[in-house]
Amino acid sequence: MMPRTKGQAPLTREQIIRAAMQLVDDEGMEKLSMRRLADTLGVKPMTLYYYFEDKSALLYAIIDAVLAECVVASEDSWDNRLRSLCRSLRGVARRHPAIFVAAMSYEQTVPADFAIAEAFLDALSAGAVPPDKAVRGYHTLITFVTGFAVDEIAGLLFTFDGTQTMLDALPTERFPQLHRHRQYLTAADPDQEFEYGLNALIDGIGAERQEQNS
Amino acid sequence: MMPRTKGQAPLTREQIIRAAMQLVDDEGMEKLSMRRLADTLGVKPMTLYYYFEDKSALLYAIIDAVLAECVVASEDSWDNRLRSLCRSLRGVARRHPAIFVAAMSYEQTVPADFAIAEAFLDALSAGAVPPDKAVRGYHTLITFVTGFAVDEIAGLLFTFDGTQTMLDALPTERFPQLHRHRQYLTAADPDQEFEYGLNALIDGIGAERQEQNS
DNA sequence: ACCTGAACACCGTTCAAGT
DNA sequence: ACCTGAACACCGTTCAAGT
Repeated sequence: MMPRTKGQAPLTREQIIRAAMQLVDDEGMEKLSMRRLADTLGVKPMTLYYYFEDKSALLYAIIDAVLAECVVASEDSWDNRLRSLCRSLRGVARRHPAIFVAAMSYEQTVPADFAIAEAFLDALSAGAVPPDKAVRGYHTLITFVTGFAVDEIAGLLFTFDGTQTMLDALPTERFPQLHRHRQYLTAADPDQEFEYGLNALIDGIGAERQEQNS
Repeated sequence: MMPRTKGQAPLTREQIIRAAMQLVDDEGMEKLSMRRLADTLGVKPMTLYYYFEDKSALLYAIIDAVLAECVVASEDSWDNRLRSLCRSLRGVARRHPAIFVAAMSYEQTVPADFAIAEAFLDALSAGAVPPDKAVRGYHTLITFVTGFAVDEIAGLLFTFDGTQTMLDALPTERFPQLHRHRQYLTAADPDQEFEYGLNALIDGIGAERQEQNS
């Protein structure tokens, strides 16, 4: 927007990434263009190419930055660490839904993906879960969290505003079950369901871990 | 590609949707443009606007068509119907990964989303699962399937080709757990894990349903 | 080291028009 | 009813250049 004044400190990759995150959070992924982004930074489009190879390199950096917001606690019991890790990841998805789904569709694995997997395995190891079961536990939990987050974003849990009117508008003959279940669908509290599911899965993992300390 | 010859039958929405699905499956979502799509149909770009309001209306139709590939069996036991429904949905995601993730990031709910939810609730009702537990069962299963499918596509399960070399390339000091678990990570069979998780969840639902027939 | 202008090959879409 | 050309406001990116 504002043109940069003369003796200003040079741009940094971090500034660009932050501005891009802001832009996508506010206006959606399809509004992210090199030209618009440059404009919000008070710079000409080509300047961005000094910091990033191309648009996909910028996207890579944005995705990594967002996933890196997932906080990895390490000062708690193994099961509480898993809980906070999962809640933190869901929080990331809620704060940056557009970037989160982009991360899920992104072909490459970003460094933060490894950091998250490492944190899961670390907590599971701290709980003396043997390696094969730890891998399965990681799969179970990451599937649950990303599925829940994605379904929330996509509206598949029918917990968004306006679900009631949307369900009421459906033809009863074609969707008798949705009609019959509509009060339970709209009554569902996503936070509560998340905690419920999370605890059930962690209990399951706890039940099958070896009880002896490693 | 080929220009349309004179007395040809007019285009249909279905033809356009099929061509668009093909294009996205082959070349990815970012290669879908009205101009390229028109070209593959031997028609000028503006012709498409006779059939679809704009690009997002076309995308809506593509997403609905893909999700509608999810087959809804109705001639089996309630639990087998749930199994086949979940497998079918995962199959859709594997056949059309780019469109599937687009569906998960699409703001609107498409008709096929309702059809799938209806099918889940119908099978659960057939199993005499009471309405509140049926809604929770639907949430649990849809979360599992979409999470699993998305994680497979995003590579978060580390079951894709080249995982071994990718893990070996990671610095051991920063990722000791990934290093320690690498053989179990790469040995995991996604089909088997999907079936395992699916059965566990359906067993759980079966255990809490009321045994009496409604 | 950091930033830019001009140019090229794209893109979605409006509007008025052709058959 | 079905399809189009011309035009407009965009877009990513290359390349050569400015300080």
